[in-house]
Amino acid sequence: MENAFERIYAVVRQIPRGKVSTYGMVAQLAGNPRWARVVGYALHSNPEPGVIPCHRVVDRFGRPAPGFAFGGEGRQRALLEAEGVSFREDGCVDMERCLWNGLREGEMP
DNA sequence: GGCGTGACTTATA
DNA sequence: ATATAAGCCACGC
Repeated sequence: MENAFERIYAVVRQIPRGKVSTYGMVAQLAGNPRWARVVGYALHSNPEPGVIPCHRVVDRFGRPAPGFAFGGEGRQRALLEAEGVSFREDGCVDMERCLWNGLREGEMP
């Protein structure tokens, strides 16, 4: 946790399976709500594929970046669906059910 | 070492 | 309602 990237990776890495988070949310959890851009760049860099679930991070609309997905637009939906994430008909994630609050399961106050 | 860009977000015109 | 502007950090040249 020395730079924004480290914090961002730490947050994204802690996203529980079957849930998703947004850039702004990760940024806020990382410490600064304006790191959304850095979060995007951090995932774009994806220094540790397989360890950092980039597909669990979506934009504010619950949708991946248009045309910039890690492997394809439909790829994300498949991965998230495989984890148990609910999707809407428009292809957006069901934020109401699968949006990660930043609290790990079993760590609720 | 400086400048520009980028997977975002929020606010204003 | 859409479009534009500003703000943050890291990387590439």
